[in-house]
Parts: sequence; structure tokens; C-alpha cells
Amino acid sequence: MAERQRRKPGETREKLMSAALTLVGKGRHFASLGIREVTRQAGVVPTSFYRHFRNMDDLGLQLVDELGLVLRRMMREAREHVSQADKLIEESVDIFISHAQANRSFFLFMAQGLAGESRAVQEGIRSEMRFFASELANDLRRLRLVDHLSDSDLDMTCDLVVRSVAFSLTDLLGVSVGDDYKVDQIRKRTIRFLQLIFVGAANWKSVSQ
Amino acid sequence: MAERQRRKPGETREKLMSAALTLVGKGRHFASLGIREVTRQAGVVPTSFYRHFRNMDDLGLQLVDELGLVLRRMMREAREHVSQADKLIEESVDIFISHAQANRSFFLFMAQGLAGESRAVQEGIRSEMRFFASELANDLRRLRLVDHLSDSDLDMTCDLVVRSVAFSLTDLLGVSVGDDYKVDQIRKRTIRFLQLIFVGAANWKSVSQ
DNA sequence: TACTTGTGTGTACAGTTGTTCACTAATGTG
DNA sequence: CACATTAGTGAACAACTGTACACACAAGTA
Repeated sequence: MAERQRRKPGETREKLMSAALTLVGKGRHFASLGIREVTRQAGVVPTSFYRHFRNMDDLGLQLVDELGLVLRRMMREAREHVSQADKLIEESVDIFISHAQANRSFFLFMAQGLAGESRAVQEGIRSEMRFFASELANDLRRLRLVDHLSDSDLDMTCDLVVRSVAFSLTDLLGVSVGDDYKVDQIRKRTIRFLQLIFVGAANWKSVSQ
Repeated sequence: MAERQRRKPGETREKLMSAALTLVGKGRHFASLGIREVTRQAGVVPTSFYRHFRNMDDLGLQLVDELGLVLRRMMREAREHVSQADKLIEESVDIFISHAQANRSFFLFMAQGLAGESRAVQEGIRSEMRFFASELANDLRRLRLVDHLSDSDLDMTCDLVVRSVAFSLTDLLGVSVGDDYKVDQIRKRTIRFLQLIFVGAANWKSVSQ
């Protein structure tokens, strides 16, 4: 068949993965997707699925890997944009929001996976978040913004930051893409959360045990 | 049929709802449950489902209502146990953890619903969390622990507290019930999160605009 | 060249799904 | 009492599900 020769190897795999993401982007929950549904969306025969994945959980795991790439890209951009320390929070939140909007389905998948059906996917996403938090801790150390904090306290702070942002994510994904007013509300709220956390971190030792 | 006369009216409705919760408790995601599956688990014929719910989303919405009751019960107990202000965080977290364990399936359902398939369920859970946060704000006001905060800043603080606890919830639900060590880790971490937030709140005005 | 491997296709099948329908018994109301 | 309403049952059905199998072609390797 003429169509087949044109196809590069591995193309179907990506079609299947992005088909799943598309369905998630349309409001479906990943846990409720079926193999046939995904292959249909991908424009591929059901049997093809098994050439690349053993089941839907497997596909989910491979999506987590790609999610890692998306997060790393976001992190790199945030690092490049760090101009003054006093605008650090605002700028980072802005970058986060723009990435979340640009990769809406990916982040939807992430939010779903946190309480998802597959324990492995759940653990994968959690591990991505831990990595993100530890990178954040490194950056803050390097910028010498948190010299008074112990490693363990810094880890905790960054963990809380990442969790708060992740939760804002679910807010953000709930609003329709064009609703700039609500997006700005979420943006401001997230910034305030982070400011509050960092005020807490700045005054931490004085109170803790 | 002899069995039927013994049944009180409305019993099937509750059997269906707790059947769905049971399946969620077994690791299934609510979004992936089917009507037949739930009725099978409930020991009821599939047609009975339609006597009480129009579809699975409807059942989910009614579960959210019951979830509200669970949360209110938890809140009441927390209020009754408030002894000294300095142990307030620890005690509240303990009560939260014990309720989360006692109503595991309910809280699993809540964690799933936050990024779930049904927009209505999502909004319902979010609204329960807002209510929880506003009650917390009231309590803190009444205890005169946050006199220096504006209403809006207090709201934000309580919102952040509730979110952090909700996120800890997903940690907690991930560990097996008997793993006391991990539970205690989560407990300590959650307490530190809240302490950090309240340190931030206590020093808030000095930094914010 | 011949052969293996990887990837895609079509057909097939048994099991499951949501939903409709007609039937029956218990409960509430006059 | 008669009668309407509610809550349960079982059989049926078309649509869809995951998965197995045999086959076809392209690319790589000897």
C-alpha cells in the first residue's frame, strides 16, 4: 500500500500516544480510555496497538516519560529567564502558565495521573515532581537566596512550592482556554501562594523546633 | 420474593453508592466504572440502577454530597479537640489522617474527582474544599490567631492550607493501610508544611505590597 | 540473493456494555 | 377496600470491547 511506505517507522507509536492525549484534552479521563478508542482516534487498526504497547497502562507510562521532557523544557526556559531575583516568582509562574496552556493535554494527563488507576503512572508522575522540586532547590541554593535554610528545610519548601503550583494547575486546566480573566486570577493567586511560602521560609528557623 | 420484602426502600440506592466506593477502594478509577460493574458489585440487577441514577455522573454527584457530610463530621471533631493553640496543627493533622484512613474510599473518590471526567463532580469537590477553607478561616478568626491578616489574606492562607492537606491526602492514600512508618512520614511532612505556611502568614504584612 | 525482523492490515470471536421493555410485588393514599 | 406509585426483576439487543491469528510488505543482514 502506497501509504505505508511513506510512513517512517515508529510513526504509529507517536500517533497512538498523541491520540490518547487528544482524547484526554477533549475531556475524557485517561483511565476510561480503551484500546480501540485510541486506535480509532489515531486512524490506525486496533491490532497495531500491540506492536507498541502491551496495554493502556504501558502507554500511560511512556506518556509519563514524555511528560518529563516537557517539564524539563519548562525548567530550562525558567532558568534562562531569571533576570532579577525580586521578579523570580512572577516570571516563573508566567512561564509555568504559558507552558501549561501550550501543552494542555499533557498537563491534564499529569493531573489525572496523580490520582489515577495505574500505580506505576502515579509513581512516575510523583517522581517527576520530586525531581522538579530538587532542581528548584539546587537553583535556589545557587542563587544564594536561602542560605539560612538547612537542606532538609529547603527540600520541604520546594516540595510545598511544587505541590502548590501543581494544584494551581488543576485550577488552570478547569477554565476554558480563552478566559483571560480567570487565568489572571489563578496567576495572581499562585503568585501569592508562593510569596507566602517564601515569607515562611525566610522566617523559618526562628520558630521551628 | 422473600428477599425483597425484607429490604427497606432506598436500600438499593445506598448499596449502589457504596458498591462504587468499594470498587474505587479496590484501586479502580471512578471514571472507568460502568453501570453493570457497579450493579454487579452491589448484588443487584443492572436495571435497578436507573431507578436511582440517570448515569454514572449522577451517582458521582450524589457521592459528592455524602462526601460533604464526611468532611463536616471531620471538621466538627477537629473543632471539639482544639485544646491548646500550639498543638492545633498537630492535632488537626492527626484527626485528618485518622478520618482519611477510616473513610479511605471516600477520600480516594475525592482525590480522583479533582481531575475527574465529570465537570460537575469536579466543581462539587472544589466547592466542598472552598467551604472547608472558609470554615477554617472563621475558626482562626474566632481564636484570634490571625488578627493582623486582612480577610483576603486569611482566605488565601486557608486556601493554601486546605490544598496542601489535600495533596498530602494523595500521598496518604498511596501507602498501604498498615504502613505506619510511611504514614508517620506523611504526617510529619504535612505538619511542617502547615507550620511553614503559618510562619509565612505571621510575617506576611511586612513583605507584601 | 535469500532470510529474518519489525510494522501495519483485515477478519474473527467470545464476552461485556448501556439501555429498553414488559412483568411483579410492596407501599402509600383515597 | 381499590388503586396509583415505587422499586424490584429477567430477557433481549445492538453496539462495542480486548485480543488472537494469519497475512503482507519494507528494511536490514548474511
